[in-house]
Amino acid sequence: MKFAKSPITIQDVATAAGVSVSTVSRVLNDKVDVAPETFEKVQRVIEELGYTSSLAAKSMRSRKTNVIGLVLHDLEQSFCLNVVRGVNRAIEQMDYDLLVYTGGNSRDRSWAVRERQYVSLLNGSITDGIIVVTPTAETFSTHYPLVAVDPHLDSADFPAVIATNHVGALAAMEYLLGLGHRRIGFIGGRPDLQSAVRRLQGYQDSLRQANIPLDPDLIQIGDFTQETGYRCAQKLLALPVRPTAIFAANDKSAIGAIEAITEIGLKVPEDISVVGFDNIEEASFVNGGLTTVDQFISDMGRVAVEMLINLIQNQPLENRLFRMPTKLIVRNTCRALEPEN
Amino acid sequence: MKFAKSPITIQDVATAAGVSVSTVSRVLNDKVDVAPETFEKVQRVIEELGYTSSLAAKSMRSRKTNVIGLVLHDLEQSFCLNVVRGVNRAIEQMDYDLLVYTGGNSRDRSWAVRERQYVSLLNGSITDGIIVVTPTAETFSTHYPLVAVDPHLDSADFPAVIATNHVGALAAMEYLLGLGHRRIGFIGGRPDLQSAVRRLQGYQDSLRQANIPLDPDLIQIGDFTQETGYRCAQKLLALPVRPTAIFAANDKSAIGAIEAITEIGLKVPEDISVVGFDNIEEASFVNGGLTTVDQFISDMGRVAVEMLINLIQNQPLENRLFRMPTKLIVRNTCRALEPEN
DNA sequence: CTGTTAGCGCCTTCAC
DNA sequence: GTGAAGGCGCTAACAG
Repeated sequence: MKFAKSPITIQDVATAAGVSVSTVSRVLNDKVDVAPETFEKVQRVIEELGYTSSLAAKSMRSRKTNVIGLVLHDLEQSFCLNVVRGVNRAIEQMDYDLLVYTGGNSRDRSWAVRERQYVSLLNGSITDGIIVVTPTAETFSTHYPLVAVDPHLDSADFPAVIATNHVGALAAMEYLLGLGHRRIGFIGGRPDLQSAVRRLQGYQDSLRQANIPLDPDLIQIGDFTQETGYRCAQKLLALPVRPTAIFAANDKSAIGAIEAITEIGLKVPEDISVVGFDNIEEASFVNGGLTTVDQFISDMGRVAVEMLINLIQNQPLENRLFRMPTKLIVRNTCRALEPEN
Repeated sequence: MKFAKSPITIQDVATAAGVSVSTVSRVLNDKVDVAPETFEKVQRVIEELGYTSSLAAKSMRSRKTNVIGLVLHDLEQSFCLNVVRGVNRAIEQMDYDLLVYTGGNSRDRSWAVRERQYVSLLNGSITDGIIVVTPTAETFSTHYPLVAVDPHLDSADFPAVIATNHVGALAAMEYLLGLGHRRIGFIGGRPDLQSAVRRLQGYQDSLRQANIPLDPDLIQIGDFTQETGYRCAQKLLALPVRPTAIFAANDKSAIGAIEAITEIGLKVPEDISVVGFDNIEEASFVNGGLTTVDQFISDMGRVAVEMLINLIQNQPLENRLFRMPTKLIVRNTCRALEPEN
C-alpha cells in the first residue's frame, strides 16, 4: 500500500471514462437518467481507479451527508456503551452512517468545552445531526438537529431522552421493603452523574415514605465500577449492625458487592439480598441471576436516533422529552426476610 | 435551542465585522498579519454569532484537518476499548482530534466491506489518517496514511502494530509448567481472531516442547466473554481427570472460569491454578489478583498513533511492523503443584 | 440522455 | 494590514 498524495477526483474518473463530471456524479448518486452502458462504463472506471468521493466536498455541496454524530464523554461506562449499541443498531436500519467522538474518559472540567466544540465542528458540516450522551454543557450552539441522552438538566433546551432513574429506584426499594427488609444499604455512583443522584434520591425517598430513618452509614458512594462496589460493600458489611439487603446503583457495583459478600463466607440471597440497576448482560448469569432494574439503555439510543432523524427530516416531534420507562427484573439475589428479624 | 437552517458562514462574520472574508480567515488561522484591534473585533463577532468554521469546507481547501480516524468492529471487547483508550490519550498530547467509526459489534461477514468503505470515505477527506483495529479487510484503497492494530495477516501491506500473542502464551505456559502442572486446560477465544489463534498455538507449542501429549478434551473454545469462560470451565471441570491448571486466552474468560471453579466448592489457587491474558483492570482485584499476561493494549494504541502521525508528517517509519512485547504478571491465582501429584 | 455552468465555505496567492 | 479573485471536489440546475 502506497500513500501517494494524489487523491483521485471525480474529474479523473470523468476523463478516464470519457464523460463529463456530472455524468459521473449521476452514477455516483444512482440517478435514473443514465444510459445503462454509460453507467456500467463509469462504474468500471471507478472500480479500477479505486475512487471514493470526498465526504467533505459532497457535504459542502449537498448539505446532507447521511452521517449522524455521537458525542460522548466516556466509552468505558456500560451506560455509554449500551447507548452506542442501541444507536448503532438503529442506524443500521436507516440509511445513515455513524461517527463517534469521545473524549476518552478524561474527567477534566474542560469536557464541556470540547463537547460544545465538537458539536459545532461536526454538525451541519460533516454530520446531519448529533446525539450527545450525558452532556455536560448546558447549551450548544448549532443550527442543526441535536438530541441529548440523559442530560443533567430536565430543563434542557434541546430534545432529550431520559431514564426514569428515580422511578426505577423506587421500584427496587419497594420490592426490597415488600420482602420485609428494613435495614437496606445503598451503594451509589459518581455524584456528578444525574443518574447516580436520582437513584440515591429514590433510595432516600422510599425509605422516608416507609418511615424508616435514614442512616448515613448505610450510604456508601462509589463510582459505578465493580471495584468500588466491592469496597463499598466491605464497609457496609463491617457495620456493627449489618444491612439485610443492599441496593446498588448499578449492576457493576452490585457484582462487586456480591463478590465482597461471598468472600466473607456469606451467601446471596440467603444472608443478604442484592438488587442492581441497569440489567447489563452479565446480570443474567451472575450469582444465578441478579435481580435488577432494567432501564433499557440501548433502547434509549434507538429512541434518540428516531427523534434525531425526525428532526433531520423536519418532521414534528411528538415529545421533546422522552422518558424511558424502567422495569424491575426479579431474579435470584433477593429473598424475603424471616419473620424472626 | 432552535434548529434554524441557516448556518453562519465566514461571510456573515466578515459582514458583521465590517471586514473581508480573508481577514476573518486570517484571524481564524492565527496569522500574524492582522492589526490587534481588527483581530479582537473579529474575534468578538465570531463569539457573538457563535460561528464555527465548516470542517468540510476547510478540509477541502487545505487538505489537512488535524483529525485522525479510528475504525473498529466492536466497542464491546475490552481489547478494542483499551486501544481506544490508548489512542485517546496519545491524541490528546498531539494537536489532533479523533473520530471513531464502529460497526456496532455486528458480527456479519459484510464488515470487511464496511470497513473498507469507511476508510475510503473518511481518509483524505475528513481525516488525515486512519487507524484500523483488528482489520478484517486484507487491503484498503486509500491514498492516505493508515496503520493497523493487530491485523490478521503479518504480511499485511500496511504498517501495523501487533501483539506478541504467541510469545505471551508461551510465557504463561512456561510459568505453569514450571510450577509442575502437566494437565493444563485451555479456554480459547473466537477462532476468527488472530489473537485467539496465536494464543492457542502458544499453548500447544509449549506442551509439545515439554513432551506432553495434547488432549483435545482440555481445549475448550469460547468467545472471549466471561460467560463462555464460565461454561468452558464447567466442561473442563466435568472431565474424568480434572486439569490442575487452566490457561484462559483472556482475562474475561479467566474470571468466568474462576466463577465456575468457586461455584463447585473448589478454590483458586489451592485446588486449581488459573492464568489469564490481557491484564484488564479487573484482573488486579479478582480473586485477590489474577495472574495474567499483560499485553499493554493501550500502549498499542499509543504506538499506532505515533506511527500514523509520523506518516502524516511524512517522516520515515523505523519499523513498519511494531511488535508490542508481553509480560507475565504473577499475582495470586497460581500455585506450585504438590509433589504427590 | 449528457455536457455546461454556477456556486457550496473556505484558504491562499496577489494586488493594493 | 487588508481586500479581491480563484479554485478545492462536488452537485444541481439548465441547456442541448
